[in-house]
Amino acid sequence: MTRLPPDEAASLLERFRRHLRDRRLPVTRQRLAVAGAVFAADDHPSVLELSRRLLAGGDEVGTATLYRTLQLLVETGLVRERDFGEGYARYEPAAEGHDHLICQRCGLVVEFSGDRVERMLRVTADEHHFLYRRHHLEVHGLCRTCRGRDLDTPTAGDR
Amino acid sequence: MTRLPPDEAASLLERFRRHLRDRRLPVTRQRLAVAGAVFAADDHPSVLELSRRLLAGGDEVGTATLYRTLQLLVETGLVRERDFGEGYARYEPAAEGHDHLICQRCGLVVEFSGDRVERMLRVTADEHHFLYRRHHLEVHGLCRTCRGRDLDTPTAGDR
DNA sequence: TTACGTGCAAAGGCTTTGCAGTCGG
DNA sequence: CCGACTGCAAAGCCTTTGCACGTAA
Repeated sequence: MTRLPPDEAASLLERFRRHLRDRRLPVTRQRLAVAGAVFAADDHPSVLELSRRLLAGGDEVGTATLYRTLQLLVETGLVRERDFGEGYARYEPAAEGHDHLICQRCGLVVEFSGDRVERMLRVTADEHHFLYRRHHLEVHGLCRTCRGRDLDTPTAGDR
Repeated sequence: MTRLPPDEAASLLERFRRHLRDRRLPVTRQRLAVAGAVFAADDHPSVLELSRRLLAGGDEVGTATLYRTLQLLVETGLVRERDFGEGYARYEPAAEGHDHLICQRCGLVVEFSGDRVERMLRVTADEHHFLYRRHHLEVHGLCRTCRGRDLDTPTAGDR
């Protein structure tokens, strides 16, 4: 996943502040820190990983607050929650439309643009008299390094 | 989701038996019961729900065994595990080839052939040096009857 | 000042694991 | 017979919740 350009990350942070102000919710150090950490990510950090990064950045945030803030961010639509079937959630800035290739063997996650897929799905939706809004897509397979090996060993990837 | 035709369910069960035999794994009452319960489903039952159905059908199966058997079935590729972000897993027969259009307002689910999407994804996977194995796709939008109405009411669709 | 946020610790809920007993092949 | 399976109960793990204290506005 590509890291958000600094200005875009800043803009998302600003939108978060506005959202809080509009609802008369306190703008706290923790909330800004959590939002900033997610917007700065170039991957899909888990809660634990976010906690580590915040700590490393000198912004310690309690676990409960971290969870509560992420929930808030997801509700505002600024952050997206992803589930790769690992038993815990991952988070990413809700910037763009991309989908994921997931290696069934080693768990590697690679992103690709969802544009082509989306164009096709708009047509498909229309054929079924649906108005396309959004889609969720995961492609499971074997990455470059794993595809060379024995192909029918049970995999851990699917969960 | 549509229930599997009886013959197809039977065929999946047979494939499961063969898989077990091939690996010299015991074919037990519990394993057949669990597999049968999943293949007979016309929805996406959770572990708890499967447990209930098995019990109702006179096939009590311990929780641990249920989890272990489902894992086995997923590894064989005969059953698919789904995560709707509810905090627990759901299961369905892996009778493939269908994706879903889901109405964000009324919940209507319409299946459509995943062939076109799959062809595209094979190419995409290849571009990223992945070997395509399978995909999971949901398209969220508004169905024919709902699309006429107010379009920006918050939806429950995402998690 | 006051409502809401925060952190800790405990509780929750789903899933996995250890182990003694059982059974399929 | 032996290796694998079962079931129970306990442990694990991620996430949520209760509560006393702190803080943005």
